[in-house]
Amino acid sequence: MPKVLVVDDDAHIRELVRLYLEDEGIEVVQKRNGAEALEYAENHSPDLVVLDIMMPGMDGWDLCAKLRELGDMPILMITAKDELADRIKGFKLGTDDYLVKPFDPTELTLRVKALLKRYRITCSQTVQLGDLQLDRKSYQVVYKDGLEVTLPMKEFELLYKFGSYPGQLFTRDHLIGEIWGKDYEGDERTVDVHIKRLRERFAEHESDFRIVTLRGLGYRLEVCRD
Amino acid sequence: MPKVLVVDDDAHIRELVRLYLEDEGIEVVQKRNGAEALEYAENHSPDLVVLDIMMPGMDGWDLCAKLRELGDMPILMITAKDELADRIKGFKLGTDDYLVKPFDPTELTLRVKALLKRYRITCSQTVQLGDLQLDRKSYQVVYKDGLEVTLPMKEFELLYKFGSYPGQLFTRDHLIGEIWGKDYEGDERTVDVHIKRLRERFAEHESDFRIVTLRGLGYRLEVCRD
DNA sequence: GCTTTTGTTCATACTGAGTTCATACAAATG
DNA sequence: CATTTGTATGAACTCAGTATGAACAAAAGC
Repeated sequence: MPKVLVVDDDAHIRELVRLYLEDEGIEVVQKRNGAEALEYAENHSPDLVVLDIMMPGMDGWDLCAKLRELGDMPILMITAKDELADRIKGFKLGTDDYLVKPFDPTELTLRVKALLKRYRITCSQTVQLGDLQLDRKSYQVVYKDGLEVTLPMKEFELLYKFGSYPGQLFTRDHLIGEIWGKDYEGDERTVDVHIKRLRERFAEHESDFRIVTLRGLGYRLEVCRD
Repeated sequence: MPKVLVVDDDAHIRELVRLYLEDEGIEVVQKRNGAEALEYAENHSPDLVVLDIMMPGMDGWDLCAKLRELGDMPILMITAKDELADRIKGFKLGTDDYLVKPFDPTELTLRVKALLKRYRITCSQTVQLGDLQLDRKSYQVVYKDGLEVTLPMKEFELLYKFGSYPGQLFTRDHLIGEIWGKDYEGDERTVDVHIKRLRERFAEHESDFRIVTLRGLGYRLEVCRD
């Protein structure tokens, strides 16, 4: 399920966008300003960002530039007026598409879907984890020396999750929700088994990270620095 | 060098586009109408098509639909007026982007470049796959020793797809959408059979690649390193 | 027409990822 | 230190997902 971050100071617009996108099975997260958006993007890596140029505080341009530093998620800009100069500036900053206010929500939906589709194909989602590289396109773990190992789905998803947010605590509940799906009706303890398998998988390789148990809370990935 | 097909009955516009795109190192081919454009596209597979909706004879909509049958090259439409209904219709037909007349050539250039980048255009219609070479025009596989084998369409398209993105995971759903067409209403499992046939076709030849199953996910082409 | 090639569906067997479970272990609590 | 609570682990089990052969359909050659 794709996750789209919508950044606008106008709650009405955010809601409008949410309504339409959720109809298409897209998860929508709303933020009011650049600072909040940036913080969210850092921790949750949305699949796409819809942002308004005119915002108090950090404006759309700054946010766009900062988001580009985080990764290459597609960005769709909403401009108040159809200024060509703005559009050119945006393209140079790495924006992928434009909409001019007032926009038709249907068109927004279509453009978002088109971008998401393209992004899936062209952008490799990869996470660096010490000497390892996790490639979501191939579900492979690539070692520093070039050795490639394909992990089972759940194991990969878990490691990818941990690797995306090193140091962050994940409750079993949260992991189940994100990886298994919110309507999973099995035993929460199955997470333990997969963690165990991940541990023994990388135990032999003297890896520079480990998954730590926080008793009563969950798990956390710890990167060992030398 | 990317190759862009520009379709418009107005020679001035074609020339304008040509001037700007060639400045960016893009090869431009001009056609005056839908019929000519279609014939060209069939034989030369441009990397991107810029087309005007308003044309005598076959209009932009028809051309767009027919181009889509040929392949999934990106299409940028030029509309005379900014009609939302048109844009929505276009998106449904598979258009990737829009420009409204009169447009700024600079913006056209930016959008064309963005689209090409998004599609990660590779201009050759052949794919090297270890010792094999896949020629999309003839649906032939050429072996290192010069032996040429013509594959059945589906098998070739599959192998070509895999060969174009080695290591990348493809879900059955995605393969069906790209090769069979988005409105295919058959059993998804038919992919399995074609994969199986591809496997047994190249099993005897000791090939340096293989199609790997990712349980619950799809398939992936793995190139064996020596 | 007929044969051959290509594509799809189906039934069956098979595999292994994912789950569950029982037990052993470790950490907190009083 | 005894008890409780939470976690680790090995192994068994289950079943969704896959491989495969063959039958069937449809198109392309002859």
